[in-house]
Amino acid sequence: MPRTEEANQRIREERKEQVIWAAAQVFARKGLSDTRIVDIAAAAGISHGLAYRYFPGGKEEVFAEVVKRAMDGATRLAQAALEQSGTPFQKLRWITEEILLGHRRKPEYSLVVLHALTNEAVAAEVREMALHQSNVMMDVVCRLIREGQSTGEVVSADPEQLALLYLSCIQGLSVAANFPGDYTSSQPNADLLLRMLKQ
Amino acid sequence: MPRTEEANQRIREERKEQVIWAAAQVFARKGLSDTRIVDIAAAAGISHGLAYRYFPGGKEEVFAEVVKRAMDGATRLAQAALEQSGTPFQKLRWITEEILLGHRRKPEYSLVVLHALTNEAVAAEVREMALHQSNVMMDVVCRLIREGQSTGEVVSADPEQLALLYLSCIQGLSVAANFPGDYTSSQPNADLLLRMLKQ
Amino acid sequence: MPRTEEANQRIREERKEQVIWAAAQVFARKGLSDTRIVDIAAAAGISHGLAYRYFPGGKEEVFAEVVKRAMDGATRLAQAALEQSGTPFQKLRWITEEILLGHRRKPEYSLVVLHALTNEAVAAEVREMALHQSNVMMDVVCRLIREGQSTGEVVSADPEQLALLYLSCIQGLSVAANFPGDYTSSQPNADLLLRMLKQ
Amino acid sequence: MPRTEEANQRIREERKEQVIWAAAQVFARKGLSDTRIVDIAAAAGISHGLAYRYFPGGKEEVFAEVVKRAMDGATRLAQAALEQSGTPFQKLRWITEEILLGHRRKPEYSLVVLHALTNEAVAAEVREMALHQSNVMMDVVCRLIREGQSTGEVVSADPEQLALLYLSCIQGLSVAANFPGDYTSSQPNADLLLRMLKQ
DNA sequence: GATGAATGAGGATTCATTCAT
DNA sequence: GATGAATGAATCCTCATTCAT
Repeated sequence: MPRTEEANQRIREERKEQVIWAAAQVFARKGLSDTRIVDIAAAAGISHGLAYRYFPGGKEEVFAEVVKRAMDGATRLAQAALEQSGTPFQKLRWITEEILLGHRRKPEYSLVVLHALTNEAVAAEVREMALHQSNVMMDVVCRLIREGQSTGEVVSADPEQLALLYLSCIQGLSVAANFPGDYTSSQPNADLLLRMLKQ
Repeated sequence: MPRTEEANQRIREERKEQVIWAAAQVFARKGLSDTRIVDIAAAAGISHGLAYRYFPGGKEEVFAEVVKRAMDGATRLAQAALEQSGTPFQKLRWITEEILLGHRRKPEYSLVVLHALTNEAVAAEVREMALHQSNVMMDVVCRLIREGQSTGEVVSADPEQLALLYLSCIQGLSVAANFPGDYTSSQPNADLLLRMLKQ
Repeated sequence: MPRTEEANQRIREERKEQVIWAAAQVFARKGLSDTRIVDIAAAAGISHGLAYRYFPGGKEEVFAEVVKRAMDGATRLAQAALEQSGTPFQKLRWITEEILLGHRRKPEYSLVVLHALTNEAVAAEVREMALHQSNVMMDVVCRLIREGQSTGEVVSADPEQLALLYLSCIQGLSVAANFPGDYTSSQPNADLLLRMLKQ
Repeated sequence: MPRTEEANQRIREERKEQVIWAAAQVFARKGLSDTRIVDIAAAAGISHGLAYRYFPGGKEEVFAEVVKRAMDGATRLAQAALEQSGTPFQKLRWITEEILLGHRRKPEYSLVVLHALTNEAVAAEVREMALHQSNVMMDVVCRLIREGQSTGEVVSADPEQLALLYLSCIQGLSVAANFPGDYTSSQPNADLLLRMLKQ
């Protein structure tokens, strides 16, 4: 007797998530082109043939899914930041801590997004997605900076430049978090990061 | 009369530099694995067969040379910063401006180094080189921060964390400089960057 | 009460016939190698897993069955032609009309046999079968031609060459029937075909 | 010192022809799908990697070239037939003999065209080409039949049906010529073939 | 019996590398 | 030195076949 439709459906969903998560790890370490489909499959504990059943588009499709996950997370985070109670600066603190926490929990995502942004081999639409994520974060940070400036909490300077500075820092730290060198054992905390914005 | 041995040698060296420089551009856009040896040869205006005469190790060797160039530049810069006259903070300002200038002049280098740091496919020795470069910069910035703290110019905080923050920011900005998005048209200037260190 | 063994057997046989017939259609369009087992299963409305229960030998076995069906038909036809009443030429007319009718009813069979004859990838034993079918038809036609020559109905010429000519024509027409081009809308009738044999 | 441009050009042209001709043989025996690119390469005496240099489109491109060759030959033949001196029937005799001669000299071509016509896996444009070739032959034969009917040399019947009959016969004979069975050792001559058209 | 998830062998394709010219 | 023809290793991808449910 064959499995029920629901059982199959569930198996498929679980496998897909399993593959995406495994792939994120591999992509973070090797990038898109140096990741072979068998690497992903092995990391997910399945055969490469099966990987194609779930992702007919091959590793490109898996990569796109990983970037999508990262984007969804960023969008959710941006939304949640705006809905926090408190002053603009308190919201900035909140989002900063969430991001640093996220880096510690899933350090892979930021590297994959960085890959998506900087590698020409990535499909244009995927790069667009990653770019969109960046812009969403920029929008929110920029807006909170502006609001913070009107309450006097944030230093007076071009908000866009401040936001770029802040997010560049975040991104740079995520790289450092993934590849600990001699100095990167202790990550700066949110307060130190926020000094660059504070009045 | 045949060319002297030295003349031949010089011509050869010039040609190699030309190939390295052309390769840096390609590596920055495509990364190591997506760059084919014919891409480099085409960018340098030579046949791929000839590329092997100059670089028997193939594109890995060229890549290593590019990273080496970047490392040499960083080392020179670090050395020069220490030899500047003025207060520690003035030295930090000088090195900051030099770095930002360098990003504008050769934006490729920082991307290639980032590649070397974040991609497992890069030969260990090359990654070591890139890591060493990072550490050299860290050493200098850390030292200047410590000196600045004793003169009261630099904020009191863990010097290593401050240095990591500062250099992460620099790295993040270099990525943004290479891939201009909606907000990245105007790069922050040195003063804005240095606020995060200032007392 | 469980079904009787015979009933089960009968159901099974019917199912097999259904699969064979569905497969014939697919084979005719795609040939052996381009037909995937799932294509056959889908055309027959079953899962590909089940196809293996009916035909453990996979698509090769199904293909062989299709050729066998065609061969049986040809053999029956050849036998029936000899048993017709009338002159040799009347028998030739009868078999011609039966063949043309067969092409109209099951145009797939002739294409599958053609495939079996002309493709090296077909198992030798299957090709033998197809070859045997051709020879059976040749035997009968040749014999009827010889008889017709002795009654003066058929033109005097090498009977084997005449038969080859005649059957080649039949085969060519069956191809044309399957792939109608600009000119193939109206198929020649038996009389036109038989002119090549007539005195 | 590198080869001259012309030398390279010549090598390339020779190799391409060599590959096309070798491929025709293999395609005739195995069809498109069962022919692996290494089969073609091996038949041509080169590596499969080199085959891709000459035909980046892989075996499909080679197949298309073979069909093109066949089509060009047919078109040339059709043209030449019309330019022959003599009565319409004499022209028909001339083209018949040329075709039979062609079958003997390059029996592969007609099988490849048959493959192109009957296999769905063949690219639509290639099938169009093969279809076009068929139509060109049909046009010429049809025209000569009509002219022959007005001179009284050709039997009165639907010219298109007669042409279809005649060309089907030709095609069927070409198959028989490639796969000699018990009866196919001696091919019918042109006169026997032309009886089906004669008054 | 019936299904479709799972595996892996086989064939397609690319590209680093060598080498004749 | 300089070129690009030639090779084959490595990877991608499909699909025949098996088997747990």
